[in-house]
Amino acid sequence: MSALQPVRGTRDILPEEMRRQRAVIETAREIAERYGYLEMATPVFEFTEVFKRTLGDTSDIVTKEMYTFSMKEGEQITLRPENTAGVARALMSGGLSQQLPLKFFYAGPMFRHERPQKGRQRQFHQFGAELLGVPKAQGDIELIALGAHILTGLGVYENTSLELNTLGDSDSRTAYRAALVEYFSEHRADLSNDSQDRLERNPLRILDSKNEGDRKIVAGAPVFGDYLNTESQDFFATVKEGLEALGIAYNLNPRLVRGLDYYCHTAFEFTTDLLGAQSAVLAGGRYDGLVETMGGPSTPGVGWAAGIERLSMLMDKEIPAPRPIAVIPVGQATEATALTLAHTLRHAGYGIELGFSGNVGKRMKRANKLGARAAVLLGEDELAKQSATIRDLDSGEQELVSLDAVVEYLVRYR
RNA sequence: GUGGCUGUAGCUCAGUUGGUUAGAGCGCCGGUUUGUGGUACCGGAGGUCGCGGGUUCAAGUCCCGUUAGCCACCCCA
Repeated sequence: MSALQPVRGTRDILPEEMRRQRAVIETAREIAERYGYLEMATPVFEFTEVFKRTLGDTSDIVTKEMYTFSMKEGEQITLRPENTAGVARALMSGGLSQQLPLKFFYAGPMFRHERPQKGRQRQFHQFGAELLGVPKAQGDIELIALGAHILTGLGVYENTSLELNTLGDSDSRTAYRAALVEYFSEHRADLSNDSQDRLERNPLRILDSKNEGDRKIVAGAPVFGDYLNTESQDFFATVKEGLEALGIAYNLNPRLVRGLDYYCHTAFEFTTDLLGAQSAVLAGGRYDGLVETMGGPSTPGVGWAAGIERLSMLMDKEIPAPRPIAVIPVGQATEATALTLAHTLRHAGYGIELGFSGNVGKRMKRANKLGARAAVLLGEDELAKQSATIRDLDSGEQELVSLDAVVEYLVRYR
């Protein structure tokens, strides 16, 4: 371990990658606002209890992935591993439940102490959307449509597929879970160690096991469809019809389950096969029980979160840096004029690069390396005529322009 | 947390059966061109061979540990 290297699972986001991530966020932000969602932010850390109660004491995230700290006062706080719990907490803290329905979106860093691999870091960033106070399937449809729209806006929709499932309401889920536990308990000895563990903690997860032996047993397991009550079936049917009406294709995937306890009804995941094992890029579902679990008023909710790094990796295009205009003084005598000219141009809205040192050749080189669109050369000859030489760095053509006219002349390079 | 692969200049990599001053391309800096960039030519800087032990007359090359990355499991965005 060296103090000079970043902590495992973290990395610096340098300008090139930053531009991509910013493009992801800004595209998502713009589209979310079209759907009436408003941006908000919750703190990066919360009382540990917030996550423990909502994610469930047995989830992997709570049992082994949280960054938890003890404060001097004896309080336990945790860096957020996801943002839905924080939004739900904010709903109660701020008395916002008087204003339902509410549509929020957020973007920011999340922290999970997992083993890093491609598309998975310990500090990563999510963009998410939450719809609170809407119990109807129309909410689920809108949210999935929003997710699909953002993926389209990023140009990655074609590289993803939408996996869809229902977890039913709590009655259906309880009945199904009981049936699963009974079935798997009979085959307990033949299950993998992981799945024996799942049997205790989250039996639905066994359905999603990649272990071959497990899969054979899963093949004979009870099917959720048989345990869905009429209400749950109708709800799911409405979601599917809505997606079809919007032309959003989906694959029914009965093995798609959620690791987080508060999900019910719709569960969905936009996945890709371009990121190795970390295939989910935007995933979520309905969580009608969440707010109540936290001790708030019964409040239905639907939401999803997307991995910003994963989306950035999927977008293969380079985002070019903005092209500045270089202001270059030629000789000591013109530096003062260059400084004020740069100042004026910046206030007029131009991106100006004013070198700090070097002769004309060096400054031109630097301007070129930065991708400058044009260079404004200020020498004593020009100064005598109250003018500047403006060189187009793409064509190589240059022209003498009066200092009063520079702001207007440069409009062509906007 | 488990298993496998990898770690040589800023980047991508080459380094024969362990053997004298560790190489290339790109990038960087300088020069040809001290009022004009991109191309070309010339020159230069830059390496505790991830880190720590060990074996050996001798280790970038072999062994052990450790750390980081990657891949899979797990989990998930």
